[in-house]
Amino acid sequence: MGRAPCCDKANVKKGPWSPEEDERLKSYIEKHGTGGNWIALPQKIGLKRCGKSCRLRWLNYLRPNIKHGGFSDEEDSIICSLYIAIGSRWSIIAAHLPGRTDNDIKNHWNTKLKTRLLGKQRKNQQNRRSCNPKQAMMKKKGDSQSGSATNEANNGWLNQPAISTIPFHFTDYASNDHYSQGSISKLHMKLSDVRFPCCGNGSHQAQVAPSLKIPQAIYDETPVNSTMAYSSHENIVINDGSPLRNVGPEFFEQGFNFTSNNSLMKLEGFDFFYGMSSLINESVNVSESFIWSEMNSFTLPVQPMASSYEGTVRIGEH
DNA sequence: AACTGAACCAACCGCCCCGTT
DNA sequence: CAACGGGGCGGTTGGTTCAGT
Repeated sequence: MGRAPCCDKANVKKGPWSPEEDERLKSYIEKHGTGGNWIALPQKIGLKRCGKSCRLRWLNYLRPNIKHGGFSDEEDSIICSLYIAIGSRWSIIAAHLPGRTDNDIKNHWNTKLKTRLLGKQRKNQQNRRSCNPKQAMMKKKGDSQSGSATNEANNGWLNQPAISTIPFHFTDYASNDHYSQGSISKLHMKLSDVRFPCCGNGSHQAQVAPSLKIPQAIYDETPVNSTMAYSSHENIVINDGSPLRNVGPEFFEQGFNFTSNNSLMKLEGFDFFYGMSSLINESVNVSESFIWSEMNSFTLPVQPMASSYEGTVRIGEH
């Protein structure tokens, strides 16, 4: 037995909002607020809309200071790194991007970033690399107000230098099991269906999900400013000697390995970076299997948010 | 000019969480 | 403690636009 619908579906209008509806909803909320009850709101203002629909319209479109389109390179990077860190928790990702809505970010990810990050249809990308009329069109329409005025044919995110810095935010949710391991598992499951262009028949394929796990240690309460180094495959320690939790030998048995370079870690097993790396390393060919040692450095400086954590994970560095 | 497919995005659907009763 | 209901969220759909043929 399903739950009762939140509104009388037969008597609510669906589809695009008219300017009149927008104005009515906007002016009411600006004067009176939502009243804490979206379900009752449409009746109060005489809109034949579902309360949830009103909420969505307000949050995604009418709310002040909403930005649409024109994702900057920095925003793209934040979205990508957060997606890698926490998966498709769009509302959390949106919280890191002022003026952006989860829906907007989700659409942006699904239509642009995912394709790019996961290397989908790399062939298409290569075709478009020299000339991308669609993107040029979108830019004309104001879709891209991004700072990357250089190389219009390429997307700015791809134009990052070989040593690419992506801001990586860890907030309190990252130390919460619900948000870390759980979401990563979810991400993991999703990615298990993804074929990456660089590992189709490469030796790394066996390491791709479902064995992929991200070490809980990364999400644990690593003291601010501490750096991480490994001591052996049995333990990972912070440089102050405190053992990190939940990273045992089984982690390494699943195809993961850490090697040390003073305070830097080479993190193998992050196969899902292959798509990204293939985009960063322009020389990688679709048919080639990917070799970490040939990959340019990829640096993820962990920036503390609020009272958060900081560390550095450098991938592919020797 | 007409058709087709891709890209984009607004909006809906339905599940889950959590506060209230 | 269980049931209920609203809010929040992620997934998905459907309409629109435009480029390519």
